[in-house]
Amino acid sequence: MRFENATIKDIAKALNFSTSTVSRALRGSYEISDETKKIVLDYAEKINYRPNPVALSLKERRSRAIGVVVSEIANTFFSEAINGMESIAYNRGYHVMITQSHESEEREKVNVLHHASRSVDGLLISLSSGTVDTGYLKDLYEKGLPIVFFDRIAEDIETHKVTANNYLGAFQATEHLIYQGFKKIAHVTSAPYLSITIERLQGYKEALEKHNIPFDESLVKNCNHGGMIAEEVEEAVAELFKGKSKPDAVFTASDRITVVCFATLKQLKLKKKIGFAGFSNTKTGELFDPPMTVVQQPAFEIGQTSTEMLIQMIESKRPVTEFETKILDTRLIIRESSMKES
Amino acid sequence: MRFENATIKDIAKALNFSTSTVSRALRGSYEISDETKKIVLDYAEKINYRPNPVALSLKERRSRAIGVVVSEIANTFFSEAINGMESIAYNRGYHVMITQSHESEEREKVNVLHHASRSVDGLLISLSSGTVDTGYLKDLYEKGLPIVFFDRIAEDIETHKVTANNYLGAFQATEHLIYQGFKKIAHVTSAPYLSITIERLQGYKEALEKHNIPFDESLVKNCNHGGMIAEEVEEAVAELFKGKSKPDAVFTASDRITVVCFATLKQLKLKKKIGFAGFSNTKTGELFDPPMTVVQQPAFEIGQTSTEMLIQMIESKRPVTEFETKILDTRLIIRESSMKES
DNA sequence: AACTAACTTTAAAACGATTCAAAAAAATTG
DNA sequence: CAATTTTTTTGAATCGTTTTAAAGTTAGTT
Repeated sequence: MRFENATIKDIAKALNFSTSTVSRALRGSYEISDETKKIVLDYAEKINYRPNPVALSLKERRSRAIGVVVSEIANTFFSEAINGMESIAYNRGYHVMITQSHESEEREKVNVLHHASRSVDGLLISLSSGTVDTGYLKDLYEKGLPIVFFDRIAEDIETHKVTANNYLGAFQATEHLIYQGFKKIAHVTSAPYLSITIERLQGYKEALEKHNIPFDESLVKNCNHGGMIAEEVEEAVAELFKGKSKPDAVFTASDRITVVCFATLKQLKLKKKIGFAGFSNTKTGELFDPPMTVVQQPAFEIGQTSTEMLIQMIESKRPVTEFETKILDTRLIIRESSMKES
Repeated sequence: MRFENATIKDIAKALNFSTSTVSRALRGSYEISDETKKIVLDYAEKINYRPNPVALSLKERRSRAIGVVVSEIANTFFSEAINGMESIAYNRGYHVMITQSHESEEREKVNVLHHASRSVDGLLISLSSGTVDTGYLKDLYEKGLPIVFFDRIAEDIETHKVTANNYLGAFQATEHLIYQGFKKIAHVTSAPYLSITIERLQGYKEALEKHNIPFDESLVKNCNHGGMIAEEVEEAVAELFKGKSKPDAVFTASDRITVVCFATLKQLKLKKKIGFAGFSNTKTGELFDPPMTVVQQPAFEIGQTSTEMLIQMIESKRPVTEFETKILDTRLIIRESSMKES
């Protein structure tokens, strides 16, 4: 079963005009007499005519739709970012079509290609943690599809990019833990090649350095599936805490990892309190036991900014050649979990 | 800037065939000689030809895409449901396009119409809490657009529907609180006309009745924006707890309301412990202080089931006239928040 | 009245694919 | 070898819209 809508042809037939006249009348062309316009507009209104966007897409080779690819909409960071995107897009007359990569390169690729062939006018993407090869994105981009990266960006593609200040966020969180008196701070993070992983690790390292704490490789654990697989995180935590000299604090680097890590630590029921801080945009960290210290990313703003940049690219007459990387500040929200004595 | 792809015409021109031959060769029609097929296929492969889905949509009046409208993807229930939808849809060759209504009838309508005109083959929708008039949906449905309702359904549209057993879920949660020894159980819920609100209220009432606790109207509070506006929930809680004889437990009816209510109660810092249980699919309820008792909906399965039903409708040759309403069981997860003594 | 200018309207092509109906080419038959 | 059948290929229409270029009206000027 499929459903039918009135077309320009129907109007033309009913009113005994040509389709061109109707088309022009509908968009108020100066070439059409006011009288005719009125007749057409009234009739269109009456039968509730809506132009068929599929036909328009075909004709104009644009769809006024923006494709978004994120790893997981269940992640508060992404859902907030998407809200930011929508807030801009709708005002500019664009629709936002969301798909999920579930941290898999394969699914990311399928989604991107679908979006592209479906004539989205541009793409907003945060790479999946499984994505090693961004070649297909580069191809598409070079063929002329406007792309803006947000959050997890591709270093080797020259375009607009928007991220949180991952370096500084990590630095501040780590330093905060140091100020609290923690000495042996572990870092649980995502896949090592992701932009965010590298930047956050850097912030973590430099905070240690600043306070003369030697960097210890064995305190850094990578979870290559970004926390999608709980066991991976649990294992990382287990390894950290199996030995004699356990860490006294943990700093985690992404939403999912943060929550799973927090839960795992809780289950371990260690005698000594472990300091805890992590990247997360969860709204409920305050309700946790203990209330969780988080590095919050300006997700909504990241969504807004990247969308503005994308639309600007889409609507630019000539190919854009000057690119910007915007870095927005994170917010450290200090709660009990990171305090030395509770 | 826009990007170009190879078309059938390009192939035809390059190989000196007609477009019809190329088209048929590409889909392996029996009418085309093997030799020609090979030439065309090889060349198509070489230039990486992909048929333009927009053109196909126009021609075939179908898009192999399913439109989804939910109030908020940030809500764990919906993001899980969407994962369920994707799991089925992708296997059947459909793409899933997600949009949010943000609990507003206006935005819901815009999204639905956009989906419809964009030739989605069918629609999966959970009504926004702001939606009073479902007339436009009915129109679309009667024009032939396949629609399946999930979660928040429209009573007056006869089609497939999938929900959790809201009645039983509410009954069990309420009864559990009663068994724990709570006597004065408040109920904070969504807009009164929503299907889920009615069903959950019914479960709550009947549990009270079963245990001979008189129903007290003043213990039921509606938050018409479904928890989107925190103040609304805070006000409801304040009202409940302002008087002399305060409730000794609260049962909440939707994800957002549950979390905000939980937080508000915590802030109130009441001397006596308030029993708490609520509908929620959050993964982090266990981490809360106290760990939160929840009624969990089988979101993933709801997504799967509704998608199966929708695809069946879409692919059915003749108009479907027999409709089913599937009701899936909820799961009560008992944690400390609902226990009398902690 | 003839000519031009200005205004309206329309036929046809285009976007990228499929498909009906017909034509052309090749193979088979008596 | 002519007639017929089968195989292969193609032209043209179609989906719903916009737009170029052309044609048709009307009004204005001399």
